[in-house]
Amino acid sequence: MASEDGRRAIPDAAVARLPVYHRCLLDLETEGRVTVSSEQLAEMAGVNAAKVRKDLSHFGSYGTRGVGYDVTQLIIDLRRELGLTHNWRCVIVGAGNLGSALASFAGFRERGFEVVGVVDVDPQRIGRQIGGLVVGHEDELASIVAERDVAIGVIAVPPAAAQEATDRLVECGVRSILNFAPTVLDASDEVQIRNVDLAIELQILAFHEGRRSDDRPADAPSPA
Amino acid sequence: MASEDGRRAIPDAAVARLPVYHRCLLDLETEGRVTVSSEQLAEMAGVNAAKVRKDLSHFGSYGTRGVGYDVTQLIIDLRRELGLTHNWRCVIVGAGNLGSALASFAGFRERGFEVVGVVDVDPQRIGRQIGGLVVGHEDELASIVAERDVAIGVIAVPPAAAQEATDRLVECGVRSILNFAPTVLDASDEVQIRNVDLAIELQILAFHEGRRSDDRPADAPSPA
DNA sequence: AGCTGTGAATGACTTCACAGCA
DNA sequence: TGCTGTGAAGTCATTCACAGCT
Repeated sequence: MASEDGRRAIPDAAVARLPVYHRCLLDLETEGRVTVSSEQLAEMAGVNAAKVRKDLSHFGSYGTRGVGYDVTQLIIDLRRELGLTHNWRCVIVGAGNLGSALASFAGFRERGFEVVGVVDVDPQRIGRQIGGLVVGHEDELASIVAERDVAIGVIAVPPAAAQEATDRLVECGVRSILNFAPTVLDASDEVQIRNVDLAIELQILAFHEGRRSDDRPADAPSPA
Repeated sequence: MASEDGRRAIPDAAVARLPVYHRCLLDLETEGRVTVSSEQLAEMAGVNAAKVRKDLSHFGSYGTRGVGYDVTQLIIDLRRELGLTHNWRCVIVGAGNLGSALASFAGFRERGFEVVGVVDVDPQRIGRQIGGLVVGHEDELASIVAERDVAIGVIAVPPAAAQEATDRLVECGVRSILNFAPTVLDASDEVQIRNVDLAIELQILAFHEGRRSDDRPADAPSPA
């Protein structure tokens, strides 16, 4: 996108892969591996070797020719590049099934993201304890964001409430939002929004699944 | 050039957007709208108008020049194209926080995906009721897939168990898998796998967030 | 006039292929 | 020798711009 000048620009497609490499490298480190070639890393990450090398070259990684990359050093570089040198604090808006699952999801904390607040509007949910946190009222959002230094907001409310949740987060100064509501959100260009629509992922699978059985007989599941 | 095989080929990038259009059209239909222009639909979907037109043209949609697309007809075409003319049955492997949330996630059923089974290996979880289903033992997978005509498997187990879960699903004949475990899965090319790594989504946000403050105070060390 | 459908132009990303270093 | 780093070539996707229908 319109990355301002200043630092080298890394293509979006490459950025999306860096976390995968990071994850693979952590596994390698656990196994005690000291170096890794682009080919080995590619195999683990499910991409090809040239892509790995180019992706890493975007931020001036230095492998050793004839040997490969130093696992520990590459982890350090990736951590710095991905901004994982400190924990990022997140707040979750919406304490339904999904919000609750996200709040207690161990995978976040392990990878440097700490959920420091969960809010909802439903009195039934406010006060309940989820993943070590007490669900707060949505009106507390501003104070939670300010006091706990929140950088990322996660939207896990029904679609009809998602835009309002976004507006509130933005008002509170949050500029990075992960949206799980199946709706397109409006916000200033300053605000980064990533959408994860779980049903869309299934629809994409269904699309391909449906295509391969053009020739298949009466095998398709019958209507519910 | 387009591969001149049996059916029309739709670019992957376009396929990923069709469900978004579908979702927007459902909203339009609810509002009682009869027609929609590519520009209006683009605005709702958060893309540009030329893209909408090209995407729809891939499967021979027919809008009316001077007027736009017939909302109801376009929904029908998209449903057919996306294979949403019947419900898809899904089984979830892993009944932890995430698996449980997915099993009771209303958004799936609304969009044509029915969760017909949830299994786990943990005796503590087996027998529990989640979203109207009783959690089964993982050994029941084969019978659930066969008897309930499951087409899609959802993996919501810890990374260390994900490959085994995949192998089991594939053995049972499942050829479309949605993987929430943060690990790259191995399977034959026949099997389609889509990965959703929630922590990666946050990492991508963090990357951009970290970039916009080059002049960050105490956090970013400046390496040579 | 208004808006779609689409070739052609542009841009982004991927892969190739090889020079050059350890 | 083995493997990285990278220009150049190739592939895929997006956007432009306009002919052509209603």
